[in-house]
Amino acid sequence: MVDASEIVSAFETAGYRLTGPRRALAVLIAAQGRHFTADDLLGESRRRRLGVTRATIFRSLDVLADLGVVERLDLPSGEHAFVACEPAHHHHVVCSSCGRTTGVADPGIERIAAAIGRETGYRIDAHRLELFGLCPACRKQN
Amino acid sequence: MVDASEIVSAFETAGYRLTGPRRALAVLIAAQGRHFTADDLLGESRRRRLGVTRATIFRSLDVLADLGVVERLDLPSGEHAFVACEPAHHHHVVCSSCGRTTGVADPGIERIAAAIGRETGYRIDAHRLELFGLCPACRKQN
DNA sequence: ATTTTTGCAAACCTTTTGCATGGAA
DNA sequence: TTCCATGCAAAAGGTTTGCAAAAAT
Repeated sequence: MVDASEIVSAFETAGYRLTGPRRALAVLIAAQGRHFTADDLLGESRRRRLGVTRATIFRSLDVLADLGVVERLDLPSGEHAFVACEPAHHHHVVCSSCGRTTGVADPGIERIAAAIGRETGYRIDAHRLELFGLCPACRKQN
Repeated sequence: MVDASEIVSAFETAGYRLTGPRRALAVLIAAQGRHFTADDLLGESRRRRLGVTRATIFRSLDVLADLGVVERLDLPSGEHAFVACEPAHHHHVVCSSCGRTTGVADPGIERIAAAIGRETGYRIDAHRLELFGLCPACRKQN
């Protein structure tokens, strides 16, 4: 679980100004226990009368993704979503029922990436691993 | 490399009608040695006066993705692209310079997915692995 | 005082949809 | 002759942008 203050600090440390909208977004993002879209944040901002607008949300998510505070997620549906994440967790398991995500430390993909590099002749620079399934809570309900 | 006739057969086998636009798209897709977007195909269709329109392209790509003839790819940029693929290859290495893709057989992700399932308590149903880097040809040029 | 950030609204781009026409089986 | 597929054009989403005003340093 990521704390709002960590997100605020990330802005600060990177030399961005600490503004009202950014603080508000930090709180909103930290409150999400699941993946979320820009539109989700916009809805929350309106419901809670925070006055953070669409453009600011996109711009902030962009910055936060650069800083590694949130990670872009491509859901199987093709939707673009985000998750707040600890920098130590490089991959995410996504519950296809409730949307909850759990970060996992790199579990040995490096080795596989290296093997694929050797096999294909590519110089592998980056990889993306996303896992989808049912979280413990949703398993019980079925 | 995927042959146009394989794509045509895939339509046929699955019970879809063999139409002019679908044959034309099969040729266009087979000619791509790299990932491509719906818009790429539309451009090609116009340049070559094939008369295949946007809606048909999206509808066909949808079908072909279902049939496993093409695979949806989410590029690091967030763009949605496609690659033609052999059904046996479950993952793709994407060259970030020229866009070429190479399919690779599943190299042991199953085991990792199982380990992550055990660790997190999720029941893992699906995973996506995409690798990005420089292909052999592009490596030489740098 | 200076520079960044924001809001607003419009623009943009990609993808989807409804419906009448045309074509495959 | 029956259904499926296509073209067209419009709609629907999602994301970006220009610019003037507001806020942070």
